[in-house]
Amino acid sequence: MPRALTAHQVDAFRDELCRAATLRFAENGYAGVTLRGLAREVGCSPMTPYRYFANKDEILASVRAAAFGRFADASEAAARSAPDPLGRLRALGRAYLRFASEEPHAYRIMFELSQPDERSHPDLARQALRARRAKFEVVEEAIRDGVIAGDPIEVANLLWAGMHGVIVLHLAGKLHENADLSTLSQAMMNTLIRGLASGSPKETPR
Amino acid sequence: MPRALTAHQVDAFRDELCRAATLRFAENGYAGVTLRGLAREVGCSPMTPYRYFANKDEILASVRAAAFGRFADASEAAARSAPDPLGRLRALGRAYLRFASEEPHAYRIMFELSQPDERSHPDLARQALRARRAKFEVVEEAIRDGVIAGDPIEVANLLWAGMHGVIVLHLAGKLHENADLSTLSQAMMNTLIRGLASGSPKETPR
DNA sequence: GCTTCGAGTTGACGTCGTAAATTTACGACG
DNA sequence: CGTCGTAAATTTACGACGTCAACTCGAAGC
Repeated sequence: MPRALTAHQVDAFRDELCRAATLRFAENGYAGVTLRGLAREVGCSPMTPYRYFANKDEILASVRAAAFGRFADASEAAARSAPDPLGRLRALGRAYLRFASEEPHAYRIMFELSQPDERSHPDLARQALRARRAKFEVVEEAIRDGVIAGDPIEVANLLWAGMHGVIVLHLAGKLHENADLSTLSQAMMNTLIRGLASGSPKETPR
Repeated sequence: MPRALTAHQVDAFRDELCRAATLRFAENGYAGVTLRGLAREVGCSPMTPYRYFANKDEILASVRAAAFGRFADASEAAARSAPDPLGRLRALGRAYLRFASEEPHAYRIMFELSQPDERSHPDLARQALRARRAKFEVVEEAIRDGVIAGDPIEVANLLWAGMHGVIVLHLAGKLHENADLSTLSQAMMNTLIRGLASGSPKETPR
């Protein structure tokens, strides 16, 4: 038998390629990620990556999975960072904002609207689920604790969508008078929590 | 002098090409829009569009401008559709939802995170501004009327981001348990309005 | 030492956006 | 009516892309 790649070697190459891809993404945008360019950067021929990835989409899916992994790490850490449920909810919101500020390009590729077939990459789905679960558990706990009210899934979706909406409008440069992201995301958190404290999302106010 | 294209002929060709591009976008996604494909569809050579547009990006910018135009139309109509400020605010939210439901691909290309240089296309900026202004005026009026409180710009950003967040998470297929978009967007509107009715976004509840 | 076979490279194909060269066809004028 | 100038459109060509197929190479097993 000829020398066979160990699992560790395979992972090392995959990681190195993803690192390069993430970098190029940040610097040159989506179009700046080319297999020939990546290959030049890691010092191999343009076809070598095909031994480690099915195709370009799978490379990008891995990059996104890694980004979701870091995001999930930050979320889980935030969910452990405060003693009370409301504090944890707020910490999660701040973690969301911090991640989007520190890794805007990662955030971009994670939530780009036109994605090539999410479900086919199991690791991507797994990391995305981790982040989702962290959010859900903090919300569920806050509801059990009584600081907010409503169906846990619906409330988690609401809070998440609120923060996400602020961030993507900011990333797309579409906010009125380029409002400050930190101020606005705090206002979103305050407003949603206040709205969720005083009644169910189902009831129409007034 | 040889025959010169009238402004009307130019507009006709541009419109026809944008129509074809919008269609292909919906059917085949971003990658499905190619100049060769568009040319075949409108029955010209692949280079003819270059007499009417600087390049592919400008074609896509025109497509997006047209989409923003329809979106602004819907927003302005909604802003005139109810007798009271709160009703107009809610009508605007429903118009937002309806547009995203009826033209999901248009919504996608309007708010895709990685856009090629928004500011260089004046018509695109103009149509986007129209939609923004419609939202802002309705919010401002609701604040004057006293149904919600806060800085008009901040509140407009909040409401907009909330609705937008719900929609893009839905479009990206990232909502918990594929929750119903209509239900969730209504819950978002209710919660934000309730939160904005009972205090300024700046104050931290509790 | 020869064989075998996986890792990696090279070369090629069909596609893309688009620059440059070329062809086409219409209005003005002798 | 011919022919000429020029805007409009097409053809051709280039470099870059993703990736298939054929190849080279070098280490492990006999």
